[in-house]
Amino acid sequence: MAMDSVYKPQDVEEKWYKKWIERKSFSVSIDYSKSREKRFSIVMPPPNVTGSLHMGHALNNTIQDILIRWKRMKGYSVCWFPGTDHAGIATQVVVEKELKKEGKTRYELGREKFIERVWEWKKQYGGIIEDQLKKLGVSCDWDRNAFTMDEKRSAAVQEAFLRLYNKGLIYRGKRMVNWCVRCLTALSDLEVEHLESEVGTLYYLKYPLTEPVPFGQEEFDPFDNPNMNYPSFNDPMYKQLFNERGEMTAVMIATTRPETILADVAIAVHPQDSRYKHLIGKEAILPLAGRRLKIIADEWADPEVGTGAVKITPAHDPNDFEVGERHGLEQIVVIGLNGKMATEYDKYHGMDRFTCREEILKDLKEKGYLVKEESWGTSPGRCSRCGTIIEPYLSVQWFMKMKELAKPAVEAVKQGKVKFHPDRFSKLYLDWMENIKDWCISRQLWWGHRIPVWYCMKCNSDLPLEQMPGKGEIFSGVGGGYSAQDALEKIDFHHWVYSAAAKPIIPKIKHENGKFEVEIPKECPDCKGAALIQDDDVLDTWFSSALWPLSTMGWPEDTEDLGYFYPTQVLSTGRDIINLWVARMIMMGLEFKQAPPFSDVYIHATILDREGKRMSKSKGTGVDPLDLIRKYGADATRFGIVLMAQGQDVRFNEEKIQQARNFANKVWNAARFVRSNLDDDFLSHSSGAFKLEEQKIKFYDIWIFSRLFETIKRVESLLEHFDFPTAALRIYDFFWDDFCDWYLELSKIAFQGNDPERKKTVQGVLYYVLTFALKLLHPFMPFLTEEIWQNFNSDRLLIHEKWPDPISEEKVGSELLSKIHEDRFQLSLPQMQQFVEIVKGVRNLRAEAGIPVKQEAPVVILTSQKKNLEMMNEELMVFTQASELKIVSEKEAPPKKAFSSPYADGVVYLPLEGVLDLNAELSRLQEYYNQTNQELNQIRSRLMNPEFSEKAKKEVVQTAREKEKLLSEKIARTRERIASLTQ
RNA sequence: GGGCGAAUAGCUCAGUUGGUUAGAGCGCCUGACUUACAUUCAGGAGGUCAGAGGUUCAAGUCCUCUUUCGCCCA
Repeated sequence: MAMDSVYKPQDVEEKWYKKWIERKSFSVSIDYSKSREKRFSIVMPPPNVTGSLHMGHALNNTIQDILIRWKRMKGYSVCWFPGTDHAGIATQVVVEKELKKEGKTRYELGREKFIERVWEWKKQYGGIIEDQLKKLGVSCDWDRNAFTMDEKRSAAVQEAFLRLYNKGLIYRGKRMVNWCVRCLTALSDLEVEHLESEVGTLYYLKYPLTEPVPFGQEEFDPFDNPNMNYPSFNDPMYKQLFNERGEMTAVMIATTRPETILADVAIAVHPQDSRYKHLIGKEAILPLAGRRLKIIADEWADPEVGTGAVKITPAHDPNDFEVGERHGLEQIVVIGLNGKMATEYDKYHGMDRFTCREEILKDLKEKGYLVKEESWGTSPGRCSRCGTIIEPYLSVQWFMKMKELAKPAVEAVKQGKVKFHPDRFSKLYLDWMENIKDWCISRQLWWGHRIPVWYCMKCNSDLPLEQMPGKGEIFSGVGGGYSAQDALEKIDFHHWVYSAAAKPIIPKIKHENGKFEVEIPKECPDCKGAALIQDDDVLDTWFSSALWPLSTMGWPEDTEDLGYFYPTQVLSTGRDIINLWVARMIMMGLEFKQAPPFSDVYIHATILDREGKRMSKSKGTGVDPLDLIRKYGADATRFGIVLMAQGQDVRFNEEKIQQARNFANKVWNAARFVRSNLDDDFLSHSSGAFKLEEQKIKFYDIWIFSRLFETIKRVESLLEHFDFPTAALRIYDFFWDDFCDWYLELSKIAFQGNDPERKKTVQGVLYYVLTFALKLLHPFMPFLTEEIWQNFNSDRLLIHEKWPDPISEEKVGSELLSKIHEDRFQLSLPQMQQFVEIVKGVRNLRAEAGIPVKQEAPVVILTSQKKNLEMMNEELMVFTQASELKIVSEKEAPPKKAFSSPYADGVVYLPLEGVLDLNAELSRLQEYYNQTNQELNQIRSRLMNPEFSEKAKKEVVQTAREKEKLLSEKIARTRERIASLTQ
């Protein structure tokens, strides 16, 4: 059996993934003998079915896989539920683009055909991201793979919708929503992004009053009111609002959206604003349109913003909408669903909303209504999918009442039933939950879960046509070759659905044998007519995502999975969807299963690009994890990503992946070394406990065991606290620094020696430590470790091995290990420390003295620990490349002409009479002396401070005392050295 | 406007509840192809811990303010 000198991930990764699948390594059979505490499940945040693997996925799924593989090895009954999300808008857009290439639109195809087409697309391309995840090595249970639009998940959505509706938690109403004029659908508040620091313009417009209005006599002087905390009319521009008699002839408002003036119905001023009190109840004339506007008092008008007077456009602004409701104002719609003006004013009709803005400004300017333009920081809402500026739109939509649902979900977090890691994210969650607003759940899309509600065409046929200008534009403007007849039908249809008064017919849910079925209504309960039509809208994709932990396990059916695995333990995700997804899952879990769906939420780091910006596909700043896998292997990609994912925002640096690749190679080669030094005879007996000859044990054997056990404990505790980067680093440091740099090198002495018993012992240690390190590393680097494992235990798979448990190993792994905590062995640790110090000291001196690497040189060690060092004579000889090694008591005279370096228990010397540059060595010693002396002074002044010994902890004072002693010894030795050289 | 987070070596980042001389990887300098590994080994240089003030025997760590940057909410 030969191992290549370089690890080639490409040769082994696919092989092992296949093998794991073949052996059903990822599947779990439900085992009721395992207690709840020994079950561990995770639901994978379902990636978007149109998506491809990005860095966030790679990190998140690596983290989940680490947890899953770790718990699996620890003997838990584990299940990781995978799946994908149907991504309403995104998927629809992809397929529409495909159609466009064929010169078609979805309207020509019709809803049914279009949905067929989406399913075809899904069949062909929907599995891409799953294949990519497999390349990463994820060990999720593919037999339980779910898709938010498949049959079972659809059943869950319908069930949930109807139950919530029947409970009064879902309702239909005419409200102001965020409308994307490009996607042609309503969006929830969370799907709207506000970019900061966009520069807009605030336009000051003059609206003439129908008649001049005088100020009351004892009322305030509008031009001089220094006590007010808002601007008076001091600004000369206000002069034009008054006539020569000092009466007001016009009022000025400020707006960022002049195109909506056509929909103005009022002007609002603050009831306490003395600049405007006298105008309340009067009327103004809307420029360009000539309509009369009432001037009303409402606290929404902020005296400090703009002019303090604000135009009210209830149909095009959420705040104005509320003002309108309060004052019973008319709602005039002037912008269509497609963002084009839909107004009775022919001049502007059909114009794009932003073109219209310019046009209206031009006209206002011409007629003298535009007084001033001011640069104004705005942050318009943008569609999080396409970036188009959102149009607040008045329409009939479906909403979920959130306050009641949020209550127990808030409690769950407050009571610690759900914990966020890091904890500060619970604040983010609570802030949002405590100020939660109703959730708009309907979307005007075709791809998604169609709302399971019907209407009777007959009963609703005489409803007045809703005022929905622009409706036609959806079909004529966007739809292209849509026939007029079809369009009319569609518009009529929308008339049903958009009408708030239309009476929904709610299907019954059949509950039989733990199964749930929705009974589609056949006739209208009122008129018994059969002309029913289903609601045209679909549900927000996040509605089905909110049910994910339930639906993946088969809810609403009363499945075995649900009973066994619900609730899950950990949810790992990015912080951007805490409210969008995590919060909603908690609410749904509590509503339908009376338990939050998970107990711990781990929020992983966000990986940014090199400049510290969010990675963006369109800007080309994204890093494709698949490229990394191709270049460095999946293990290095996983390990590297985990290593860099410290903190909450991390800039991507490929060097970390390289570091991980190098580490993989290191592990590979260490294993190669160990394997080549084990004979087949050893391996054939290796599966049981191995015997270590106590009299053949050396201090560094004990040391490496001790380091190994310490590392295992530490890694375990770090994983429990979700500190994946540090856990990875611990394994890295142990393997590279302790095991390879020291133990492996020391073990070579035995292999070059001629003590067969010692050799056997070292083989045992190497085998033991390496295989345990492989187990420890397996969750992080599954492919590499499995491949190496086969060279030692070809009959078993590492993925199924038991996770190392230091405590039980110390008891049963080998007789000797049970004794390593005994005093005589505990001495091994300081011994190793001395050894390392001396070796480093000599190596440093050799480099300073410029001794060529291959040349041996004599070494003298003056020490207080003579006995200890004599025990390691051989190892010291090899590691310090000593031609001759003298270990002498510190009381004896040091060599005269020699380089020297003090260490904790003595001084090491390189006696190099001929070679020694006296002056160089003197200045080196002097520098060392100064440095040490400075340290000593610091320590002393601290110790001399009475407050220190009084107030500081005893241990701290104690260590300071010891330190002082050590330093003064070093100083004394150094002084002696200097003296001896200058004699 | 409100909230959260970050600022430590040339670069990317660690640094527990305050307590020895602030660490790692990469990069840089010196030397070595030493039969596990040049994806390596040995040695080295490099830091007023963003700035100011405060608390304390003791501050990179706690508090206040300032500057710069990132994110979230409205």
